[in-house]
Amino acid sequence: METTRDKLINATFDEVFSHGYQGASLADILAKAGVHKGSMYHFFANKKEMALAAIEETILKKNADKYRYVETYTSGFLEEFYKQLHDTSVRDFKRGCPIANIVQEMSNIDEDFNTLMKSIYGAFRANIKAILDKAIEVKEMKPCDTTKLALFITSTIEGAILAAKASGNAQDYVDVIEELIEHIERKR
Amino acid sequence: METTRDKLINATFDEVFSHGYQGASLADILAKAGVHKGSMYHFFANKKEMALAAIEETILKKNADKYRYVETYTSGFLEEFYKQLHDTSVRDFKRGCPIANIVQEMSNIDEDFNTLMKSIYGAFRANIKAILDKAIEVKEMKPCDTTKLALFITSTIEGAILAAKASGNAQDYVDVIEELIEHIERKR
DNA sequence: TTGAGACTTGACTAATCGGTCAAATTTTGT
DNA sequence: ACAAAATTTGACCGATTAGTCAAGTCTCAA
Repeated sequence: METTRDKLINATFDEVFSHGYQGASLADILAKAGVHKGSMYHFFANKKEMALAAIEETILKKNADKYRYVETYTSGFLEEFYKQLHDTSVRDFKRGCPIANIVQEMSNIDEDFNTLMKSIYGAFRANIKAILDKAIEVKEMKPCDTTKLALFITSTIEGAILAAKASGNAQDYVDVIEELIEHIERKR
Repeated sequence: METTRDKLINATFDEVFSHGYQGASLADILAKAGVHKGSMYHFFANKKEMALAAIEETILKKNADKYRYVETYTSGFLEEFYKQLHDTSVRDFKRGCPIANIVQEMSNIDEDFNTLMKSIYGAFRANIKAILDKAIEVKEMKPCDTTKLALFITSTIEGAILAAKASGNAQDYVDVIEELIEHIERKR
């Protein structure tokens, strides 16, 4: 059952993803959630706290399963990772990447957003690094500076999503990913 | 002499760069510019037209000289490009990249912003492609798909700036650029 | 010198913003 | 059954938003 709080979290994330935090209207969120204002203030102290909760909880939930295979697999780490990268069905090139969007909009404006996004982006990098470390461990890849390579990969992915958003052409994302994989493959 | 219009353009760009378009307050822009509201509406139809003008004019002006060497040089194109990439003094890692910021915030919200940013981001890619084509022409590089490589480079640069903004660590940008140059070097 | 157009001033408007709160209702534990 | 707690309702608030406009000043050409 979707609780009132759930409705608010979902509507807030969607509204913030679409219009940014500053562009997100509380009235629109409430209308979308079908929740009254006073009810919302029962669950959250203010708009900002609700948005921070929506971002953190939604992204954590999304990533919970996404990288599970790193712990369960015993081989084929890179193949699975490449498959993930190529899967455009999980991407929304119109709105872009939720993480990147909020970093861009809020990191230099608000300390609480900055702290949260630093943690989320850091987790993204850590997840990629874990894949690379596993690949090296099972000799699918030569040892290298995985921290740096993970940084490079995350940067390029975010840039690829941005390029597709800017051009309105999903193929741009695919092209960048191809070149990125080529780059990783040279390290095997 | 800085005209009233200049003051408005500069203040608007700075305010939009700092707080985004939606977060930019007209009152703050006017205060920063030292211009009264009615005066502003003499030069611009509304906030949006002023912001679009500020973005286009400021970025065009910035890029006017930046890639001039591509037409004047006869060799050393890649070296000059690498030098540019390494120059962190032109970067503002707190606020990020103005182009990326506005693409992220506005491309999926407003058609006019979308059109403008598509053009600006496209010009960025074209500039990088021109460098690569020149490098190939004078045999500093093996022939390759420069459209695709330019897309990859611009994506990675934007991603690098974002990474530095997210972490608050300029070194992240440097690390990504190093790896990017390594990638380009393999194509020589 | 004078009139016309460019530019400036700042008070004003309507709409929307996030936020408050007391009262009503529903849910829960005993 | 009853009381206490959790939740919901929706009217209301002051502040801020972008935008309007009539009156005033300045510049410059005839």
